[in-house]
Amino acid sequence: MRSPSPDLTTRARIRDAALELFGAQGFSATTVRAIADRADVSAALVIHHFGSKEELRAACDAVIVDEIMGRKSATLADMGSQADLSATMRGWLADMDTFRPSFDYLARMIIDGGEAGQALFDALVDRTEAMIAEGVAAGAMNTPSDLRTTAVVVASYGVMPLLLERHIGRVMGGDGLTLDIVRRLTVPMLEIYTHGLYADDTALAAATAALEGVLDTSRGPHSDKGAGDPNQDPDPPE
Amino acid sequence: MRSPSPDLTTRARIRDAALELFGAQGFSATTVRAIADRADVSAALVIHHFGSKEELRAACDAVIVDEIMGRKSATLADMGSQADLSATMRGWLADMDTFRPSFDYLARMIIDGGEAGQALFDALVDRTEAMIAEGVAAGAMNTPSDLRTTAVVVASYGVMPLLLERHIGRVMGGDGLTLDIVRRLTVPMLEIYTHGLYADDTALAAATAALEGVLDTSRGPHSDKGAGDPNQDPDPPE
DNA sequence: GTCTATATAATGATAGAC
DNA sequence: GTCTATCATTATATAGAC
Repeated sequence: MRSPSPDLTTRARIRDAALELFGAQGFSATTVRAIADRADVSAALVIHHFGSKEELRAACDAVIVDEIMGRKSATLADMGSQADLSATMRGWLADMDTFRPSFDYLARMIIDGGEAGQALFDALVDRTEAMIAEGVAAGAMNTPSDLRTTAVVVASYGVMPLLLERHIGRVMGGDGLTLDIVRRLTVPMLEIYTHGLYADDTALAAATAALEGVLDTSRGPHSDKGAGDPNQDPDPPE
Repeated sequence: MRSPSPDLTTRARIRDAALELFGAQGFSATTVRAIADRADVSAALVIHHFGSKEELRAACDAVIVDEIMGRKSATLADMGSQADLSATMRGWLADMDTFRPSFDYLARMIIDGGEAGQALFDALVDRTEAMIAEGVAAGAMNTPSDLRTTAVVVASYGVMPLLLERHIGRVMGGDGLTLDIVRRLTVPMLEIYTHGLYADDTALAAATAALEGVLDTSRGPHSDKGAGDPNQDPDPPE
């Protein structure tokens, strides 16, 4: 992970200032001057080092991707090659004061849907799929009816605390995601992943029956539009 | 819901153009001139009608809040007073071509964390909590160890398709969220909510044991920082 | 490498005619 | 209500001194 030490090169200081502001306010809302101010340099120097605001963003993207892909994971006892997003996030959460900028920036990368964010999400889904397949093979997980789609759902649920950090923190009476709040989230999440929420399978059975034959895996034209029960809610428990 | 008919007042046309662009590009990245172009009016007229770009955003916020709170739900057979976010989203999903702007704008409202977005999320959690409580009372749902936190998790999971629309669509081979993709998501999501993902409760038991006594419901100072097992992952299955 | 000064373009907003 | 023309400000980026 990125070193929190203060003796950075000017270039790195500018990059970190940009990462903070981009993460906190977004790319468009952040001016080169604001970045320069935060890094205690002139606006011209920012451009001098990175060429343009857009290239500065690319440099920030690269930092986050490096952290997640583990290429520079020095502090974490050099855990080596393929650290995943979950492991990185766990490390960040343990020291949110230091890593909230990375956290916020990553959230924006995923939301904004740029190329780097897409690649991260794709990798996350792939890794999740592999992990579920292993869990099933080891008998630790139930066999999903659709492995790939289940991986998409589980991966999406996994990044949820990242994207809704501030809402979750606020609703739970904290300031963003704190370690305490993450702990309080752990058991309820595991309860759902262990016992489910529904007491019986009426909802599941109804959905399975209603969608029987309706689903075309090859994504053909949905000429049967509207045939399904409109009460089949994609986010059922709300 | 907002009328898709073409005979809108100029003011409404400007507002809808703004909603589209704000949703697609974000507030800061959208210029008043771009909005004017899309609405086929002059930039001055945009300001004339709304006073400022910021007030125009507030008008867009109000439109979405109205749609979700059901104040103007005419098309949905005037289902009346308290339509919730889930019902609105279901209606939107059935006609994504028309309502993707609302969808995208709502996602940004929640992510940006402005006051309107906060109010929506808070209302969503409250409604989810009430719904789970009812489900438990009716015997249709398991009793969570922590109702409020479970409501936070379930509500967050519920908005996930909204926030990750494009990623989910892309990974599943579509263009954003289509009706077909929503259908394919339904059963895997219900499987998790019905049977869970884990085959046994080892993970849950371990987390419960590890966090025993560590959690302070009153959110006091966490002087026991670092005492918990760092492998207690908040997003476990990744 | 770092600065000041400045070029150039775009932005939100206004003035005033119609 | 709607426009054209324009203002004042701010934006990114450049030029050139040190």
